[in-house]
Amino acid sequence: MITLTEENYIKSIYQLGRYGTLTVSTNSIAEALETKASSVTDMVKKLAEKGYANYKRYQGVSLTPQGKKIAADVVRKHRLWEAFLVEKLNFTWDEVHDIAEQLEHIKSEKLINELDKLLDYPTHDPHGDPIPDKNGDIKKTDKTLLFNLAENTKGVCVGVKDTSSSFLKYLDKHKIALGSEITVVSREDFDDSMVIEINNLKMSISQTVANNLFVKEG
Amino acid sequence: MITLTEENYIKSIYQLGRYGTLTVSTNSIAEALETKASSVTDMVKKLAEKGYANYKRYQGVSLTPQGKKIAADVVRKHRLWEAFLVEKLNFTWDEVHDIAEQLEHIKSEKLINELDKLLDYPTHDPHGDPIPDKNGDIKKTDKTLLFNLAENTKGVCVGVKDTSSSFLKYLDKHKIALGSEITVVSREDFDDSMVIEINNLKMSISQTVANNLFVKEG
DNA sequence: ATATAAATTTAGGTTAGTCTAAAAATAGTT
DNA sequence: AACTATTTTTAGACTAACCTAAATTTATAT
Ligand SMILES: [Mn+2]
Ligand SMILES: [Mn+2]
Ligand SMILES: [Mn+2]
Ligand SMILES: [Mn+2]
Repeated sequence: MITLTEENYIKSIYQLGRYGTLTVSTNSIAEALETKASSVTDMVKKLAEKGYANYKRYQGVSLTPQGKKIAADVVRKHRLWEAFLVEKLNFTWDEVHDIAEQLEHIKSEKLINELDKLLDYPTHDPHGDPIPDKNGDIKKTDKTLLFNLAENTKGVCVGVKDTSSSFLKYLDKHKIALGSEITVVSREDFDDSMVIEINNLKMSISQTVANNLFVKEG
Repeated sequence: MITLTEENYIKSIYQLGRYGTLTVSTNSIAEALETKASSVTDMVKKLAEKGYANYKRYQGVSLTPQGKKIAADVVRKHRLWEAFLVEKLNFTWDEVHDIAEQLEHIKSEKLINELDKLLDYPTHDPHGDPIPDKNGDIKKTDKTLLFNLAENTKGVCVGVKDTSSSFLKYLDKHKIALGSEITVVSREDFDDSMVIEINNLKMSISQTVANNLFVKEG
């Protein structure tokens, strides 16, 4: 039996460590989960005992294959639920995260498989993040930050890095959505802002915005 | 803030006490929640402190209006989720209860209202139990146990009392479903069994079955 | 290499929810 | 009314998950 809290720790280690490939520090977990480092130490010991994590004191944590599978399942559920809320229940992409944080812990194989089927086996969630398959595998796509595009190059918006409600609403307001085609018209060295063209309109965006939008080049 | 555990206790008090109208004993709650009477006493004190329950030692527990509203909301969510699983995700009526036990604790007004809309505002769950409305009100229907029907009277099956998987599967096997018309052909004094006609077939059912099927007479 | 700073762990406590065993109150029976 | 059985409560302990404060280890900078 795995508890909801354990699942959240494992998920954090997974996501902070690039889908379970890197070792993660105690403090980074504490920050992600809004808890204290001492609590993290306690939990990480337990996860190691249970076979979900590799841990040597002062050396950080990583996931075992078993831990990785658990994490991928939780992330799969989180993202499928987000897709469901947007596709079937009229939620907007800035409303779904907190509810998915709750729904990701519901235990039922059939439920998640039926949800997958109902949504016609989506590969990405409403924020453009990939949905792990039943085996926990993730299809890697070659996306880059808009900030990395040179002048006079084009890209299609495929995801957001910052998924905060305020950023998503900013994008909505300016009609920037997944699938939008964006051309970098010019870049400003002074403040790293850029002028882009989208929907046949030019607009200036800050460095912060450009650093939180994923595009597929070309 | 109300915890998942508190919600489960409140729901039990609600259901054992006929939708919050009766006082409930410590032992009955313990049995329903598969816990010990001493744990119930502790929790019931806390619920009283928080204003959800009325409690005097040795005298049993009842719900305050506030507690009743919380209970009705949880039951509403439980039953709407059960309906969703059957209507939209291909679950059978014997598979939904345990998952609904988890889903009933998800906190989101919008989620439950959208679910309600998606299902076109159902009044009953897959077992024939009424779904409380947003205000916590329940539409009372005049149903009776099949066991109470006299010989040569008819009824329409509108619900089950026992919602165990084994009973529901028994009903499936004999093609007894909500909406089925049932005629009591004869009753046997000896063992309280009865012969019924359903789908133009006669069959004998035990007293146990007759006492767990709700029908609407006539 | 030492000193200082930052990160991490340990020690000791708290709270929610549970349990067992014993005590107290209520209900049932002669 | 008195005894007995049942129900309920209290007392004391346990675990999971958290915290603060102090100790320890590792990293960084002279
Ligand atoms: Mn999310
Ligand atoms: Mn997402
Ligand atoms: Mn149910
Ligand atoms: Mn039901």
